[in-house]
Amino acid sequence: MTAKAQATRERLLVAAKQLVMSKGFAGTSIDDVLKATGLTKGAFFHHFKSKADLADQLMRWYAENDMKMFRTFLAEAEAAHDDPLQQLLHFLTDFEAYLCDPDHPPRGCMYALYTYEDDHFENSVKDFVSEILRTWTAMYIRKFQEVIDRYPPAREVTAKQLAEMIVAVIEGGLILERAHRNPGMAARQSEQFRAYLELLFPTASEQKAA
Amino acid sequence: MTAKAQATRERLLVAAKQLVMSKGFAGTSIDDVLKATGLTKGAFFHHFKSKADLADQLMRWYAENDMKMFRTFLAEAEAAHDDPLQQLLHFLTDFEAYLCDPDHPPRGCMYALYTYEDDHFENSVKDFVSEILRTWTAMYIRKFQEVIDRYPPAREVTAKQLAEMIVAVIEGGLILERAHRNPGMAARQSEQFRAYLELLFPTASEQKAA
DNA sequence: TCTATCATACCGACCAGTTGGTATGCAAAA
DNA sequence: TTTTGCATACCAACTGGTCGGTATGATAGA
Repeated sequence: MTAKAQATRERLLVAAKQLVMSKGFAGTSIDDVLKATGLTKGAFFHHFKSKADLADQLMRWYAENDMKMFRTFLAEAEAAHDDPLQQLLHFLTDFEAYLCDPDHPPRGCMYALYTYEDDHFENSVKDFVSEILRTWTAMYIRKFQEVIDRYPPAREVTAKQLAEMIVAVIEGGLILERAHRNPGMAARQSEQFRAYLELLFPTASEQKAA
Repeated sequence: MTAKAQATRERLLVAAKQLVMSKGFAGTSIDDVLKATGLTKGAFFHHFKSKADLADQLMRWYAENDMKMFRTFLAEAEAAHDDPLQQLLHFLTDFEAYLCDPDHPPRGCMYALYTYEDDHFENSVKDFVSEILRTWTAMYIRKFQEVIDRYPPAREVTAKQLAEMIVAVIEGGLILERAHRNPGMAARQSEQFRAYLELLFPTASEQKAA
C-alpha cells in the first residue's frame, strides 16, 4: 500500500469515525462517508471489502489509537512518581484533561456505541471490543494491586472491583456528557472516583501530605 | 382509542423496544417491528405517524415505565426506614436485584442508546432524554442532601456529585455488562458505590451497627 | 534510456433489495 | 352511518454491493 493509499484509507476512517460517533453505525451509510470525504464507491470498496469490514477495521483502528494514548499517559505517570497510587492519580488527572480537551470531539466512546448496536456486528468484532475493554481493565488491575499491596485499604476491596469501577464511571460519565451536551461531566466522574480512592487509602494520603 | 387498539399499540412498542435495544434505533426497520408483531404497515402508521414519531413515543413510554419502577422502589425504601442513608442503600440494593433479574432482558438503558445515536433524533426527543436523566438525578440529589445534612461526610462532597455518580456508575456498568455479556456487572458497580457511601458517612454506619 | 507490462488506486454507472411512507379498501365497533 | 383499526398494494428514494473501466505509477527487458 502506497503512502497515498494509506492516506486515503485514513481519510475514510476519520470520516467514518466522525459520522458513526454521532449517528451510530447502522445510521451511517457508505454514501455518507463518501460524501464527507469526496471519494467514491470504488475507493471505498478498494479499502474495505464490505460495510461489516469497515466496522471491523474502524474498531481496530480506533482501539489502536486509544491504546497508544493510554500507554503514553501511563508511561508519563510512571515516570513522574514512584508511588503506584500517585501514578494512578496522575494518570487520571491527565486523562481528565484529555476528556475535557475541546479540540477532541467527537465526545463519547466507540466501545460503548458498538455495544449498543451489537446485533449488527459479527462475533469477531464483539469479541474484540470485549477483549479491548478487558485489556484496559487489566492495566488498571495491575496498578490497583500494587496500591493495595502497599497501603491497607480502609475497607476490603479488590483490584478488579476498582478497575472495573473506573472504567464504568468514565463510560457512564461520557453518556451523561452526551445526553446533557455538557462536556466535562465524564472528567467530573473521574474526579469523584479519585475522592473514593483517597478515602480508601488514607495512609497514602497522609504520606503524600507529609 | 379502544382497549384492543391500546393493546396493539403496546405490542408494537414492546417489540420495538426489544429490537431497538439489540440493534439500535437506526438499525431497526419498521418491517422488523411488523415481522415481530405479525402486524402490517397499516397498523403501524395508524399508531405512529412516522418512524421519528415512534422514536418519540417509544422513549416516552419507556421513561414512564422506568419512572414508575423508580418511584415504587423509592416508596418502598422510604417506608422501610426513617434514616435517609438507609433508605438510599435499601433503594440501591432493590435496584441491584432488579438489574440482576434474569426475567428482565433486554439489558441496557435506552437513554444511553439514544444518546449514542442522537443525530437521528429530533431535538424534542434529545431534550426529553436529558430531562428524564435530570429527573432521576434530582431525586437522588434530594436524598443525598438529606444524608449530608444529617451526617458529616468524611470528605467535602455535594449531593449533586453523588447523584451524578450513581447514575454514571450504573450506566457504565450496563455497558460493561453488554460488552462482556456478563449480567451482574452493573449491580456490582452499584455495590462499589455503596462502599464509597459507607466510607463517606462513617458516623451513619456506626449508628447502624449500634 | 525508452518502452512494454502489470499491479495498484480510484472512478462512476448500475443493480437488486430494502427503506420509510402513502393511498385505498374493508370489517367491526360506536 | 360514521368512525376506528387494521390489511394490502404500491412507490420513490436510498441501501450495500458489483463491475467495467482508467489513471498512475513501479519494474524490467531491450
